[in-house]
This record gives sequence, C-alpha cells and structure tokens, in this order.
Amino acid sequence: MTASELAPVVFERLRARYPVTVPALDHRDAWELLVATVLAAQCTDARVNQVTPVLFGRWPGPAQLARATQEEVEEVVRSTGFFRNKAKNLIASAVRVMEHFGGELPRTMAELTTLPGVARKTANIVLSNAFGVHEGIAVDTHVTRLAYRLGFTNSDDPVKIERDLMPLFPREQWGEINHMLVYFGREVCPARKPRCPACELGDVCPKRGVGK
DNA sequence: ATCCCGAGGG
DNA sequence: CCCTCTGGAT
Repeated sequence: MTASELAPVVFERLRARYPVTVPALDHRDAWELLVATVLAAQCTDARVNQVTPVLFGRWPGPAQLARATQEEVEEVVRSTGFFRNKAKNLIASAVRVMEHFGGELPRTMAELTTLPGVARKTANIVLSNAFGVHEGIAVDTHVTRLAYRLGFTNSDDPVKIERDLMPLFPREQWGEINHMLVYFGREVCPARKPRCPACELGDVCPKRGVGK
C-alpha cells in the first residue's frame, strides 16, 4: 500500500480510537499553550503540567513574565530540563510579545517563529490548537517516529517530514493527525517497546514487528 | 553535528 | 548503566 493510500486508513482508524482529541498540555489561553509547549522540549507533558501552574500563578501573562529575573524563572522550570535555555527564551519571548506585538500573541507562523525558542513545531501547536489556523503539521519526537514506521517518510528531518505529511492529509485534519500520532505513539507505538501484537494498524504497518 | 539538561523507565 | 521525553539555536 502506498503512503497516500495508507494515510486515510490511518486517519480513519485513529479517529475511531480517539473520537475527540484534547491537547495534553494544560493551558487556559494561547500564551499559556506557547509557554507549555516550549517547556515540553525533551520533557514529558505530565511534568510540564506540574510546573505550569506554579509558573502561571507567579507570572500570569507576558506582561509579568517580561519583568521576571532569569534566576527565579530557572528555579520554577528546572525540573523540565534545559532549564537555563527555557527560562531565558520564555522571558525574552515575553519581552518581545510586549514590545513588538502589543502584548498579544501573533497568529502567523512567520511572526511566531521570531520568538526565541519558538520554531515550526511549537508554532504549529499554538496555531492549530489556540487559533484554529493550520499552516502546517507539528512534527515532534512521536510524529517523527510514527511517520517513519508507517512509511510516510524516509527522513529524520522534521522539516522534510512535515513536507512529506502535508500532502497526505487534508488541511482540516492537520491539527488532529498530530494529536492522534502523539497519543497513539505513547500508548501503542512507543520508541522502545512497540506493542505490535495489540496494534490496530498492524495489518497495514510496513514496519510491524521491526520496532525501530 | 553538537549542545542544552532534568527525571523516569527498563 | 542506557534510552526516552510533543525541540531549538549555534
């Protein structure tokens, strides 16, 4: 089966498994989702969700975070890893939102990716989940792995993987296919021990039993 | 290609 | 011990 034939089958079966997809990162608005997504780099969402209530309690929005010190933000986000970079980027992003975007997050890929620490993956998450704008498909560690195993791409480069995925799914599915691949990746097809015998995509998966 | 970096699982 | 977790900048 070709990738373009497989894609709708995958979407349909995952849609049956996940009738409604809710973002795993707790947030109340676009700014909080952006911050949570930045913190989610190489970190589990469960840990991010432990940190963000503290973070947003102390600095509710970009106006407050822009005035925070590097050290106090580092302390709060420390357990998410990469804490120096994340603290620096979040404060700098807050400053830029206040000074350059009038205190409101912009709604385009081009503008969002001018924020330090924000590239296509984070921007795609914010655009599709907070603004309902589908400029692309968010490609993270799970999407990378699932796209490869399902034969949607031969690349390990997130930018090329996104280009490979986009023509396989109609635009209105771009936000959902990300959620589906992330959840399915966690529950059935994790990096280490994929549960191929229990997988409802097993009959159509090019890499069934390979686990790579 | 390399660095940033904590925490949990196996 | 090694691998992995909704990455991004140099």
